[in-house]
Amino acid sequence: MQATLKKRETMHLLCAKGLEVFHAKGYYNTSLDDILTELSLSKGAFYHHFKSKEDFFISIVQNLIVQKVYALLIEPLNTQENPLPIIVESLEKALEPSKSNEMAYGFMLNDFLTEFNKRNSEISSYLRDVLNVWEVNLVSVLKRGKLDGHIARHVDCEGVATYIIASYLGMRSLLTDDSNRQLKYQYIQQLKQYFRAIAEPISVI
Amino acid sequence: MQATLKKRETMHLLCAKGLEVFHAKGYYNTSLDDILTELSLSKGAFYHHFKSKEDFFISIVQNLIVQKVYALLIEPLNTQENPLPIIVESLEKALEPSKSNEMAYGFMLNDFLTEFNKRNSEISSYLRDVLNVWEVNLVSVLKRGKLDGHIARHVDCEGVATYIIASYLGMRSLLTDDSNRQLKYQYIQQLKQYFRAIAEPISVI
DNA sequence: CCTTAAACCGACCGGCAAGTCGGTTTTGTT
DNA sequence: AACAAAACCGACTTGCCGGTCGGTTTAAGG
Repeated sequence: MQATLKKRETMHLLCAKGLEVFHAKGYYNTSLDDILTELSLSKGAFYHHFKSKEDFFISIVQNLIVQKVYALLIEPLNTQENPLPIIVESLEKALEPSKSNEMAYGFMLNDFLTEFNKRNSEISSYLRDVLNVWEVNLVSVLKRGKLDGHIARHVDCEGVATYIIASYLGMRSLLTDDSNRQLKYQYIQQLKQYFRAIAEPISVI
Repeated sequence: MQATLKKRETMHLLCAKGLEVFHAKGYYNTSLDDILTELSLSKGAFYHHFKSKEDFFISIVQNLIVQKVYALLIEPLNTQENPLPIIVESLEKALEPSKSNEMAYGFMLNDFLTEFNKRNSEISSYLRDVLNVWEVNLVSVLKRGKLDGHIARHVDCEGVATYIIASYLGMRSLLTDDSNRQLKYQYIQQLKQYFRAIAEPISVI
């Protein structure tokens, strides 16, 4: 049983460092050795645990990235309050740069999505799955908001969810790694503006 | 003088086909031979006209991509009407799939931007320049809209421009090549919704 | 200890793609 | 026609990187 623990430990080390480096430099621009030398591990160790670079990345998506999306973007939605401010808050937090000693991932779905879009349809579809989960959760929380009278009845919740996701992904491509406070501020302000248009009190045609 | 013409012609052939293939498969996933064999040209021809693959792509950005951004996203803004519907219309058109026999580029800034963001800062900055031009034009047309009474006075035009660009770039990552009518429709609808919030008549706090 | 299997090592292979370069063809000029 | 210069050819070099594989180390159980 200790053997299993060792295996898990090494695999987790590899995945964590892998995500870090892939995110920093891009998947195709990162060689396995880039990751392995940082961990003082060898090709042999790697291929003992993963059957290919692709398989490795899929592990990362399904373990680490899914987790992060849940933690940053989905679980915060689980309250009974007005959904709109909650969504704003979750996005604001997701755009935050590294907090204290934690990993500085921020969020990376858009980078990976674009990188794989025309290169590797299998990985692409795994990433899309993650987005879909987010979308489904957004839609359901918006619909609840409608029932609770926080959101106008005429609103198309699926459309709103799509628009939120699109603007968020787009922001991620505009932001370079040097956290640009100005851009973030503008984005959050306009998101609020947009939300005013779909909130209950305003019922223009 | 004919020599110059021949040179221009070949360079233009290369750039046009280059943009087509780079856009379809991604810059790093396209080898020069992919482009050259389609044109029945050789490495020699290529390196006679361009000093590197990178130099080649910068030419493409500065000639073709800039042109397209102007044609699709900037020139349509040059009217004296209410800017908001004009902007909607330009974005709608820019998301259109290939029209008749014309190149099916649609628009590709986001793909390239993300691809180069962490790989090649020089090309990145050229692409950002293009975005900036778009942004500047959006801002100025929005400000005019404010003066003309189409847009509420309290609106932050720079923020609106950023938000428009972000949501547009994000949409481009959500859309796969098979044109997804549903997504496009949702996007345009929500953009209109957002614009209602910044239009003059509605002056909530 | 001894055995055995999992974990790990690292030299090597094979394929790909950017860039080079000596040579050939095309084109324009006199 | 003769010549030069521009345009073009394509085999070759070079370096990178994913993946392989035979061998070595580590560690748990008997």
